[in-house]
Amino acid sequence: MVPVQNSEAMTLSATLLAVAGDLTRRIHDGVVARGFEGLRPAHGFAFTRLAPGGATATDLAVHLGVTKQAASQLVDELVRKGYAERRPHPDDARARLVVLTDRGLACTRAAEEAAAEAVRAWVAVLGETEVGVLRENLLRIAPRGPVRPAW
Amino acid sequence: MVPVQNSEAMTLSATLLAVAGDLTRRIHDGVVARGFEGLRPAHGFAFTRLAPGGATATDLAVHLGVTKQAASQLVDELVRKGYAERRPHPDDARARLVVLTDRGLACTRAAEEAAAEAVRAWVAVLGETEVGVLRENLLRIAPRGPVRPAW
DNA sequence: CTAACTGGTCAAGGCGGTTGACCATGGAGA
DNA sequence: TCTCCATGGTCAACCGCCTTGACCAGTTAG
Repeated sequence: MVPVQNSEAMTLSATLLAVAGDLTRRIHDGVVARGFEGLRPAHGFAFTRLAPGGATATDLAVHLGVTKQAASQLVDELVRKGYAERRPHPDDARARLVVLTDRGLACTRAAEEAAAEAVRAWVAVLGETEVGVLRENLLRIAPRGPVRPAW
Repeated sequence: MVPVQNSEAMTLSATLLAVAGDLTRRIHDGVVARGFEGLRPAHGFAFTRLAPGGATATDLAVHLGVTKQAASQLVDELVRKGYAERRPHPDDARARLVVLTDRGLACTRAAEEAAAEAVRAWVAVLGETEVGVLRENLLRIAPRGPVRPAW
């Protein structure tokens, strides 16, 4: 295998992290601009787990890679701010199903719009084709499993 | 302009964040595996600012996007763990120049090696050419200015 | 010389995470 | 069926990292 120069690897790594950080900020700003306040990026990762049809606090804890206490606390916050609600779990009297409210769903749509906006900016620079290539290549090197905020 | 589907934008965004998170973890693990413990990803961002020839705590604070108190505290930690040291500033008696020790420099090299290792894994999947394309495209959409840990 | 500015520190507090202990329900085996 | 352990959730205490606010020492401009 042809060795990769360390400096090239660092350029690529630093650039990737810079783009990821910028994207995170753009999505966050876009969500705020659409009227959803008091949320942090970590909440976005929670939303992606809750969206399909709800999840338990423990599910969420595994998904986010934190303790169930921390996940439960995050759910408290989402409930308090009107983005989610707890319902009795249909199959397990111990568990509670956390589901997004209408406002929570609206917020996920806002995040999607903000992400689309950021991607359009990339399309303006690289063109539709290259962004498609970028997506495919990233998909091929992406890790399996849940997306966790990690740094 | 051809509209970007929201779902495609979300796929790309989520994948990019997943790859970035995975890269961060790989670099961190690689640094630990090379014998440098007690460091967090945030320290890596600090190292990139200190490496060229030192910086003041206030410089570091601007670079990281935190208060000078937080930056100073981070420097305390790096000093305590042997990665950096404070020297009197040659031009300003108020300021102190924070520079990396030999151990700190060795640690940055370890981070570079870990990053190169991660990139080699990508080369194994995509091939040298596509990784080069990836780097160039990311460079073109990367934000100007300092790399801050942002999420 | 003085006044404003700037680098750094000390002190107190907040927020989000952790560990540890505990309760209630669920599920599998004697 | 009864017992025992595993599991979902909560409460409480604590810790790490960051913030705000006040302050001191040195610098710089008028």
